[in-house]
Order: sequence, then C-alpha cells, then structure tokens
Amino acid sequence: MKLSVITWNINSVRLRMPIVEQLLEEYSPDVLCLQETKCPNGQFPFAPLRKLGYEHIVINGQPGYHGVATVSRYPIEAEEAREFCKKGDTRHVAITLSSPSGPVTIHNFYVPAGGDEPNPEVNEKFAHKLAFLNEMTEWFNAEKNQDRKMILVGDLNIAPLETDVWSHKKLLKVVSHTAVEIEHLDRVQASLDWSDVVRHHIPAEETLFTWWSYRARDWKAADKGRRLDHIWATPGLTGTSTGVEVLKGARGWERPSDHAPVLAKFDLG
DNA sequence: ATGCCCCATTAAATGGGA
Repeated sequence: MKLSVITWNINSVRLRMPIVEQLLEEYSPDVLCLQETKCPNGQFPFAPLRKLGYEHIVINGQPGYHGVATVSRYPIEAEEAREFCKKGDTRHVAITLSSPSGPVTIHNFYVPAGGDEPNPEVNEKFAHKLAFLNEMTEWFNAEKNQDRKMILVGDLNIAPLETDVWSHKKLLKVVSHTAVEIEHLDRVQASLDWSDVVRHHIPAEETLFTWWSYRARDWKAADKGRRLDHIWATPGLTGTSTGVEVLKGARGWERPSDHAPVLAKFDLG
C-alpha cells in the first residue's frame, strides 16, 4: 500500500479552495493535512473535496483563527482532536489508517507562531509556544506502545537547522529560529525518536524553505524563506519513506498561501 | 528590520501571522 501525504498551511481554506483543488488534481496525494483553515466547522467545504475522491475528512476548526483538517482517500479507522495548553483553540487532529503493516496514525499540528519577542517572561505568545511544545513532548513520552507507527506533519513554526533559514546569523534572535525553541523542538523529536523524513532525503547541507513572507515585493527573487513545515515519522516508518518534495511552485499559484505544500511518500507493503 | 503584505472579523479598524 502506497501512502502519499501532503501538509500545507493554507491560510484560509475557503478563500483558497481553487488552489486546494489544483493541488489535489495535480499531485493526487492519499492524505492532505491542512493548517490555518480559519473556518468554522459548519462552513467547511466538504462537498468539493469529496467530489475529488477525498471522502474521509476530519476537521478541528473555529471561527477566524487556527484550525486544522485532514482529508483522505483511505477510510479513517479512528480520529482524535487534542486540546493543548487548555486554550480551547484548534491546533491538532489525528487520523488512523489501516495498512498491511498495521495501523498508521497521522498527526496534523499547527504549533503557535509565538509573537515577536523571544522572551517567555514578557511575551505570553512565546510562553504559549514553548508550553505547547512541552505538552507535545509529555504526550508522546506517555505513549504506551513505543513501536506505534506514526507520522507527524504540520506547521511547527520552527526552522531548526542553519540551512532551514535564509540567514542563520540574522535570524538567531528572531522567533522561529531561536536556540530555546529549537531545544524544545529537539525534545519533541526525541520523545518517540521521530525522524525528520524531509531531511532523511534532502541533506542538511542543502538550503530548504517551505515559507516565504508575503511582505517581500518578490518572494522568489528575495528568497528569504524558512523551513517551518515538517514531516516526521516514528522509526518503524522511516525506512518505508520513498521520497519527499517541497512543492515550491504552489507558492506562485493564483492568490497563494505564504506556505508551500510539503509531500512525503511511503510504501507500507 | 524577513518588512509594509495578507487574512478574518467586522463595517474602517484591529489583531494575528512569523
């Protein structure tokens, strides 16, 4: 069974349904994980997604902010939407698919951006970001089945490697690339020995971005990006991943999101 | 300054993104 997964911070799913449909038609992933849907659950565009063959959909949304959704060609055997930091916001949803190698759970995360000032003492948003990452670590540490097959995708809002940002030196004190955030993310990654599937295929020496600001006059020419969107897998799945790609072209589509989709393919036997 | 754009909510500003 082949499994291709795309993660995409869509920055309003209703506004961008034309390019969501374009992505599904051009790449035909088995599973699409969206973040920042900014869509109340009652207004989620189920019909056009089902029409394209994505009959199995789980959403965790709220009006105006945040919101995640996972759409699948394969039946969803189980789902879970977890609340973090007792905020009542919508930043996670998970689905479980059955495969020849047993159940596979796909977590879809939207980690808080963290505001401007990288100091949790004075910036509540940054404190929230660090607390969110700590809760992820605690949750995965408490996982009973350490061999469980899981994929974790999403906008983690952290660019951990020097080659994940356009200038390591200039971004050292900029939220998304500070040492304290990266330490917190490293602890999440260590919790279940998650592997960075994208960097498994694309060496750390190679510069790689998934996000380019709207504010640059010409995002492509400026190329001041960051790798904020990630695909991880637990050790039992790492060897089944057959390839990854940042779909940078989508950043240049009509009325784009500021994030590019990230694709990973697995062969589950 | 990555840097003045883009979104949602709501009705011309404001908050948030990262």
